[in-house]
Amino acid sequence: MRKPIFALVDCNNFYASCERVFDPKLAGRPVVVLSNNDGCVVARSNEAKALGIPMGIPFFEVRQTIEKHGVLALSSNYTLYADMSGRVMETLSHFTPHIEVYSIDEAFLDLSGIPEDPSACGRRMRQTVRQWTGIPVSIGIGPTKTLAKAANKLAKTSRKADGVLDLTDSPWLEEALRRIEVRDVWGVGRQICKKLKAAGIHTALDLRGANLDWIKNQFGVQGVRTVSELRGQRCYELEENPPAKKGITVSRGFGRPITALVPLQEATSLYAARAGEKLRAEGLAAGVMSIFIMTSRFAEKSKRYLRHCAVPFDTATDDTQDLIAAAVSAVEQLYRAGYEYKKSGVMLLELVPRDRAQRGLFDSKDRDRSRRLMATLDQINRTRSVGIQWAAEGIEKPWQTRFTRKTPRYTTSWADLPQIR
DNA sequence: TCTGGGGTCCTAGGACCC
DNA sequence: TCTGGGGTCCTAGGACCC
Repeated sequence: MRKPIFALVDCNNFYASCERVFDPKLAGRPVVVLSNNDGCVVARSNEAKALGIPMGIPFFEVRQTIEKHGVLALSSNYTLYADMSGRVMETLSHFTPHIEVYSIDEAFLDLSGIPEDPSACGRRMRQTVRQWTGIPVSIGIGPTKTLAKAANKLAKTSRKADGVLDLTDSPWLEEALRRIEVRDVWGVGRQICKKLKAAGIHTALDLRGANLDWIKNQFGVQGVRTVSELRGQRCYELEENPPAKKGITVSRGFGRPITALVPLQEATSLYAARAGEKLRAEGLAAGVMSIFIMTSRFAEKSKRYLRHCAVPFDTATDDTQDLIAAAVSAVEQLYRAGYEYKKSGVMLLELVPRDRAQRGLFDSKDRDRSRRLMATLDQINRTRSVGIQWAAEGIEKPWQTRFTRKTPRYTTSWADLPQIR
């Protein structure tokens, strides 16, 4: 098999660029796009970046800067971004069928089957995407995905690269890696970065030269893969046919805290319907639905509250009515004490292919898993209902298994929890 | 007191990505 | 006052089976 040549095509400031396509007056002006409820900055034009507005910052923290410099702050429009993403991906597929859509604004391509020089091909892609969709992209090329990512990083910032950089067999590879901070390497996050820096590893080049045994010892196989990929040894392939999803979540924060049941039910109904759409689009059916309601993550401890409830389906379903009915009744069970709820959501779990579910083949393994999940939850509810003192982690555990990121570390003691009849 | 070994599955926690 | 949303993978250790 031919060695792949990976290209990473990444849309520049994607959401901000989408907005500009439809409102050319925004060109040259600093623009930021805000998250749900205009809570945080989730995209910035180059002009906004130059003003020092960080990614992900709460809007109220940069309001002054925004007003002072006349930054345009726009609410997000995900329907628009999804549509634009589709157009960009479609354009790229004219160059090669070997494409992995990696996120809403990124795709990996394998250029090895294209006779043209990869760099020249990259320039043509860049120009074509710009022409056909109005979206500016940067392209990094390399023998591994990690190196393509690294090349992309420099393609964005280097004037000389002008949006396209090929590091395959490049005499500049070392110099390029020297210029990339270790925290910008694909696979290096906050925690790993901290440890690397403590060990004197500051750049991608340092990381490439790190002792592999030490890396394995400190960071496990993922670390070894990252370093190997920096050395040009391929650990990740192009995934043209991504595996089926393992869970689907739809959740939103409310603009302001709510205390009534009806709006909670209205919101979760909508999420259930939306989750159903996603489910059908993936050709899946759900064996279990989990619903949660919670207070603000930032509330003081005594005012925090989080509960969730899992509902098993006899037969895995993708039917909107089933999903909504389950969500509405579950929320009612969860809604007990007069807390100020800030967020709710619906998760679909134990996903199986729709055709199998329709034939009633929700097999023993699926059933076993669902039963176990339910048993865990039952136990918690039993414990609560008889008023036995239970550890704070009791309620957290089933939650944490499903929400590993940004897990609310609620330390509510049992005494703080509302009574259950 | 001595008290196998290997395989699989699952959970909980910790990291990462966009 | 205001603080996004949605994913994946890896590992250690325990339960359980033969």
